[in-house]
Amino acid sequence: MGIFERRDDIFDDAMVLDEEWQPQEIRKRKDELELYRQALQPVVDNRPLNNIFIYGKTGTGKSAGTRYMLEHLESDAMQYDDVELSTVWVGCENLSTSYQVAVALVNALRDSRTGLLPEREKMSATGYSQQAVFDRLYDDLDDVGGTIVIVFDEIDNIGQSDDLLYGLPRARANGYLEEARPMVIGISNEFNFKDDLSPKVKDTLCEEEILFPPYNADELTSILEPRAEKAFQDNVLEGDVVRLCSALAAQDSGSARQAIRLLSLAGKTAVNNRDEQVAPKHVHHAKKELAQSQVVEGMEQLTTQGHAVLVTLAYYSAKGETPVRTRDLYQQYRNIADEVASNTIVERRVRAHLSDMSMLGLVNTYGRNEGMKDGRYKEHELTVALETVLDVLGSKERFQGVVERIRRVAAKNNQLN
DNA sequence: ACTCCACAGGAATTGAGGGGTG
DNA sequence: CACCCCTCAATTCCTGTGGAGT
Repeated sequence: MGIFERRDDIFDDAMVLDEEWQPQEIRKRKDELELYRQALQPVVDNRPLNNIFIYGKTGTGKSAGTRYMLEHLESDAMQYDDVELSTVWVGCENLSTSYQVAVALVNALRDSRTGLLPEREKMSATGYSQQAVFDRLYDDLDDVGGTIVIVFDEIDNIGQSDDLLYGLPRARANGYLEEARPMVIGISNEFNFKDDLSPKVKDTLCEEEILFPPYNADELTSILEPRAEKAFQDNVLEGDVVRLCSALAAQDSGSARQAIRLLSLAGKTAVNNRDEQVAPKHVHHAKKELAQSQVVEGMEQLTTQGHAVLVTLAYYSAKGETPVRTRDLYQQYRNIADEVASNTIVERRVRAHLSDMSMLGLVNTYGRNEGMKDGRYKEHELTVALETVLDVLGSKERFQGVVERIRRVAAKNNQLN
């Protein structure tokens, strides 16, 4: 018997479950897309452009819908000689300021004109003054000329740093642009992002607003079904697997992305188990695994000091003294950080880390108040299994020692399972 | 109704670390 | 090389606050 053996594949075309895959048709978003079409109409009519603001939670079809509309817009606009149209897409997922977005936009414009790549020739993300970046951006836009539809995906990452959103729509009126007519489409996951913007930006960016609501279970099912059909061989999906994925995703987030991931991962799980059919148990397994991997990812992204705070909390958890008061946690943190990090941070900063981790869903925080006796304070505990935290942190060299000791403490107190 | 505990968390500032131009 | 730019964790300083005790 070899190590490898041929397996019958239950997948047919697994690509359709891939993150990258673009459906031909956007399902269940008829009304939203009609509004979108109306908002884009002025491009074809060569009339004054309105900026568009799209919002809705992740996986509600905002990006897919936008891609779809732009594709059609581009091909349909070709019919008219007097419509000169280009589109640029800027994903802002790792960009936290207007400055960075402007640089990314400059690079995206270059990419779209000269073809992809040369990392060397890209504008670097720091070093210039903001004005220098904007000047270059306006120059490049003018070089392209015509109507330029600029999409900022996940624009809410920039927070209140909205200089670009202020400047871009006004650039023409202010004489920075001669040839180009820019139009901005902002896509946001945050409903309240709008409120963070300064009022003058708000009413220019949000001339047209379209809301993409979460999908319900039925809608998810009808999105999933055609994909499931293509992705898997016939009769591989047991019973209501698709419905189950839809229901779980609808319950949680109403996100099509989540539903698709569930189905995809359930399929892979079945393959790994050498099962011939994808069953509900595979879906449930997939759900756990997805949740877990999100948590792990969140933990990985923390800084060293964040890890130090987390490991301190893990220590209390191992002792079974788990909702810990910030004050006590901080005392212990100082001992631990002294050992694993080159310095210790101030209490205020530890509170900030705890609050970040609470946002990430790694930590639960309860507010308590005992009046004149003990005042107002907070208590914290892990939301994640202690096991998981120790596994992730234990893989970092500098934490190995502490994690080992915490494991022993936990064993003594029976806190691991 | 008022007091007063013991923090929570906002705002402004700093400094190291990425990088730029000439 | 001298001098300037943006970013982000960390620090400093501070005002805000919910309810037990009076």
